[in-house]
Amino acid sequence: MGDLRVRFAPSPTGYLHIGGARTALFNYLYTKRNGGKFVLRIEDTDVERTIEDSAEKMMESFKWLGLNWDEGPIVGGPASPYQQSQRQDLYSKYAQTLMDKGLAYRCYCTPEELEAEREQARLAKKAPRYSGRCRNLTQEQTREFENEGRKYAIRFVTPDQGNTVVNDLIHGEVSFQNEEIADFIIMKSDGLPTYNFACVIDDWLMGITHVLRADEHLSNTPRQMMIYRALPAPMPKFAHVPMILAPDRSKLSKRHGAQTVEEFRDKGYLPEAIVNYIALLGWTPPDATREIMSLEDMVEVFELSRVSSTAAVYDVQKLTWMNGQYIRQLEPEELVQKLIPFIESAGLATREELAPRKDWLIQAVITMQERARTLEDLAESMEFYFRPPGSYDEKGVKKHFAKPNVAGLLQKCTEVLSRMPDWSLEACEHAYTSLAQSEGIGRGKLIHPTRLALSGKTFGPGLFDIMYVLGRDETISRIGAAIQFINKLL
RNA sequence: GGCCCCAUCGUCUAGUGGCCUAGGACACCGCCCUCUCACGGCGGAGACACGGGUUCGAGUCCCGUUGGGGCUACCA
Repeated sequence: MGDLRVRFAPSPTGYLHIGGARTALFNYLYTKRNGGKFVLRIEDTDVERTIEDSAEKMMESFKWLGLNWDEGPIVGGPASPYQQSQRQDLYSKYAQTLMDKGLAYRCYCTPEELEAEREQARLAKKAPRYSGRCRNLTQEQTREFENEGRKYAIRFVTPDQGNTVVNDLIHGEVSFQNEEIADFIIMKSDGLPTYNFACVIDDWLMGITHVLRADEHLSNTPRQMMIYRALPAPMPKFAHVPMILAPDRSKLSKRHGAQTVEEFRDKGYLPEAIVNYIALLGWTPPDATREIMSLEDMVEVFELSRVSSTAAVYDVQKLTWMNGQYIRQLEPEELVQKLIPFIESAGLATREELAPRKDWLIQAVITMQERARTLEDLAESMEFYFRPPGSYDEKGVKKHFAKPNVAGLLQKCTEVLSRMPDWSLEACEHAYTSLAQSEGIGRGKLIHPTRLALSGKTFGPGLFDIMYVLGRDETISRIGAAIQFINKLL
């Protein structure tokens, strides 16, 4: 093949979390930057842990993020199939090859026996490592185990001496003593391969030239290199990227709240923001001061030499800030399209109800756009555009309603507003400015109570924007309701 | 326990022996803009884990300690 080939190989045991997404992203960037092929492979050799639909959900997330694969499930490719559960015969075949060469052997130990052995080693304060007791079984012993009906796993014969040096593209040379590595299982007794074996066979057969994966696999790499040498198969280059940690510096897990791509999507984060943010977790662009970058921007300048070797803790606040940046960049019409599902799930209006009011919705969204952080928050904060406030902000009531004269002033406001020849933002503003003047008060004395009357809140878009979007009838009616509320107050 | 990786503001990071009285971003605080909030602008507080070396000179190189993470599985 000759060409650069890179892969991302998740195991379908859950949703795609941001750590996995980030590793996939680095793979993608590296491939596109260097003109190679990006292969997606599903590592589903653990029947117990594999979760139904997980692979499908992950692929959905990849597509949503814009990380499209050149070869893999759905799209196919010359190295099909791309799902390990469909490649069993391959693993058996090469395991047999290794056994024929005397580089692998059957191990009849039961999990219980192995556990007992480890336990003993722990008590004796020795390394809890497999002893190699089945390495040189006689034919007699083998027959005995078979007669007992024992199942066997296949172990790989690891070298007893020497060193294995990983030449990592990020960490440099990392050396491991071979004697530290015990004979490990490559085929489980259920006939399925283990990770360290399947991974090598597939990377080899799929012509993978560069293995970019999370740091946690650095210690597994010497094991895999031993298999490459035993087959023999050409060695790919390795690059171990730092892991992403939860805010408490522990490994990402479910109890840390939102962290899967799907969850972020459902909370109203944009794929562009997520991709941009996670890229910066461990990678710095050449111009480190320019942080807002599209996937295309990143492809142009991505280099492994600027990937750090330090684990990163993700910070939702910065992601959220970045999401706000992306929301602000959107054309209002596009934003509305993305927002509609969130307006629906906030129970404010249905898609059907919204359809004929598209122009109105755009106007409303424009007033809120620069305040938005996530689509979910944005939709929720637009509630007052859809229905009158159910209650008034408590502090606001004290500050703006519970003062002498407020009801009277609001009354005058409604009168002025209803007399205006036409309803526009400028006309509303002009009306308020002159009323304030003739009353000899600041505009704020009118504006703040009105905002509270219209939205129930003390913050939000400019008052005249709100009035314009609400329309004259609704505006006057809400002010009227507020006047009644104030009168009851006193 | 053994082996391996990692260590700059709260977080993400710049920094590859003198340009560092350590720069940027998020968050935080103050001021400005202003009808509020937000946006935006300006300013502030805030870090080289510790201890030894090497060197004229160390955040940058070496060693140790401490701390965090990973592997040591018939998980990946």
